[in-house]
Amino acid sequence: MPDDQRRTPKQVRGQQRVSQILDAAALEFAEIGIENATTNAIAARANVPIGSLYQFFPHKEAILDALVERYLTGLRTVFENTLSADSLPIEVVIEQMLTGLANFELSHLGFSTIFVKSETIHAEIVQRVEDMLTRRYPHLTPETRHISAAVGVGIVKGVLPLTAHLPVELVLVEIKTAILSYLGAVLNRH
Amino acid sequence: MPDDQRRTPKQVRGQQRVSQILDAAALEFAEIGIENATTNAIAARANVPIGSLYQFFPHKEAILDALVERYLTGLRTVFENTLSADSLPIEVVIEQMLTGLANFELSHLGFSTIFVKSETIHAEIVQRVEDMLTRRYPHLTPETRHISAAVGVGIVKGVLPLTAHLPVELVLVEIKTAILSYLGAVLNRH
Amino acid sequence: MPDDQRRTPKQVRGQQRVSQILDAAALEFAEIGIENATTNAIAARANVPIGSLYQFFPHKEAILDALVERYLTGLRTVFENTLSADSLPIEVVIEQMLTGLANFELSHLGFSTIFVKSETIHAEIVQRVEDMLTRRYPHLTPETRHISAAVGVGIVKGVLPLTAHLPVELVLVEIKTAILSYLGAVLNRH
Amino acid sequence: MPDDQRRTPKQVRGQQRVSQILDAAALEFAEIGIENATTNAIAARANVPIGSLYQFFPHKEAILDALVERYLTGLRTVFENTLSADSLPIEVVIEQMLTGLANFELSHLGFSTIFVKSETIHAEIVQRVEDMLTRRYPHLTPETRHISAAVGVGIVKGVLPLTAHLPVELVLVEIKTAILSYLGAVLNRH
DNA sequence: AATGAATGAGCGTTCATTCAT
DNA sequence: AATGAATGAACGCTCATTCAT
Repeated sequence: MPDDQRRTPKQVRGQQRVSQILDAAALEFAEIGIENATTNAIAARANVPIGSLYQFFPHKEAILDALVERYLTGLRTVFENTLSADSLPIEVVIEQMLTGLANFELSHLGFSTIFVKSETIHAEIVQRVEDMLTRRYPHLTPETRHISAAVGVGIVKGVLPLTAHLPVELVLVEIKTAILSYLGAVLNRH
Repeated sequence: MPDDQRRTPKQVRGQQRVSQILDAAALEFAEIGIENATTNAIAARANVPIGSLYQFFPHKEAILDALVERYLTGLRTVFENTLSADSLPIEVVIEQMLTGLANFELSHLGFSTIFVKSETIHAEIVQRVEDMLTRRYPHLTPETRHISAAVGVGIVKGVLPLTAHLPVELVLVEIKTAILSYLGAVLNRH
Repeated sequence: MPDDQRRTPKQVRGQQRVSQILDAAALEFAEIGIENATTNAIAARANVPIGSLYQFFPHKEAILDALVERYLTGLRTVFENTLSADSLPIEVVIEQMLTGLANFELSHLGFSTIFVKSETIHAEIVQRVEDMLTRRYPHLTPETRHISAAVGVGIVKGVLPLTAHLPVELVLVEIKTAILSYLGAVLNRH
Repeated sequence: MPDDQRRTPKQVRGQQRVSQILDAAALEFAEIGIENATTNAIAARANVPIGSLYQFFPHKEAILDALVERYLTGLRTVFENTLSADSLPIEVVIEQMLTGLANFELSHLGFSTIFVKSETIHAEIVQRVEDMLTRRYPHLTPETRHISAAVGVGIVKGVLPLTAHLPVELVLVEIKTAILSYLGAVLNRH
């Protein structure tokens, strides 16, 4: 359909460019660090003139923010597909969520670098996990649920980088073990 | 030997200056981040001319390396005083080591900022913990011991930053809970 | 002629757009300064696409030139209505011209900003005043008439900015006083 | 004296560089306008690396401020040598001050460009003239003295640029004529 | 003719590092 | 050995202008 080809509207072009820039930024951040990445290098990597980059992002930090936002959007789908399954055993839910995160990294190269540094992503995940705990363990105090969720997310953030030296599957098993045993200890304690 | 006496003060001066620079760098890194810290600001904070700083450190990264080295030296004492107590129950050892780390931060302000980012410190601690596990649980495979140690250190690194929002004592208790329950699960598994 | 009718609206559109751009530019220049004004901001303020702006004006400076030209056209009416009244006393003519200029600013917001900076406007006004002096004081040398006219215009340009801190009416009275007393001195001298 | 040559202290070097930069900036401002002048061009013109320029001036505006300050310092000498001579006739004082200003431009190329644009210089000169008027014409109201001083300075600022097309001496005579006749009219009025 | 997304040279500024003293 | 003024490559960002649609 020639119509389809011509249609390619400006908005789509714009979104494509934003996407290119974000992809390039994620890789650049992951490779040389967020602070060391330069807007010029990101633009070059994205094959986008620096002026165009600044048409979409007012400043460097906005690129990071947009990347976080993009990840958050994707992550929400992961959460909804996993954490909400209140009828499944907790081990299964945790496992599925971790698998979801692992797949997310595969389809969003560079994600884990930002995940480990973003307070926003951290807070969002903690909140989701807290909600899940609230539904499953209503007898726990809100404080306990909050800290348990925060510790769980902390474990993921701390252990995930081991994938740099160890097989992903192995690391995921250990994270699952760590989280479930920690949760068991918490439930035991209260 | 008058010669020796004359030279010694200079060496002492030099060591003092290195120490001042490292102290200043640690605080600067902790306050504004490693990437944002400038060598000029570190020198100024240390009350040392920038030229002198470059007599001791060939470039900025060398300051970070020296800081890591210094922390490593201090940490080894902590390890020796805690991890080597093979006759004490594992829970006590873990607790003492965590307490040792917490005290280390108090006497070495800025330590945790570098701890969380240094691969070298990470590797050293993993090794020490591995050794401890080897002595205590010789039936575990080397691989299991290695990954368990790495996960344990990962848990500390991931959960420790919660101290930004939660009381240190509380966070330490959770880290201890997480590590011990994880270790229990691992031992149970094998 | 249908053709003519069809074309006319376009020309009218074009003129309207030029006018909008010029209005917007005058305000922008006055508000943030000629150098700080951007063509994109002028176009946006004029509600005209930037591409259209560049159809009418080859570059930024051309906008300023056109603005000057427009002011010149308007000013000529002021001159004709005031400076040509050779039968009226000089004081009345000067007063009327200054009042004419003041009203011109009111109906052409931003005029004075350009007036003070434009060599072209300066030259035109000097010429008109010179002509007036030639008719009134033919015994003066052309050199004297030229410099007197130039000084008169200089006084207006130098004193007018005082309106930023003082009431317009007061400033106008002082300009009139200064010009008339200066002219008196010149006539006295020759 | 070799001693003298070696002495050349850092402070002197620094002052020399500041001076070079200021000289270069004044010429650059005069030639292409304050807004069009770039810090890199100023540094190049001053034969000073851009980094050095920024060691003395935190930002571009500071260069302008320093230039204004430097002019103000020089101008104060002019004022003290001229405006304070209360026993001399006003015409002589005005003439001497204008001559002083003219000489100042000759020894400070680029001065008039900044003079015409600096609110600070304007305010300082107005104040000095006001003080002079206060001593000479105590019966005038403060308001009258203020506006008369402001108009006088305005006349200088408006007429001085005529030197671009006319001989300096001629212009100075006209400024003097304009100011004195204006002052006469004011005194007559009150 | 009309549009506005696209472009990139060039700006102001920083800071790791050097080297004359 | 000690100093700190000097250096300039490189950064984040702007905006006059173009040109594909």
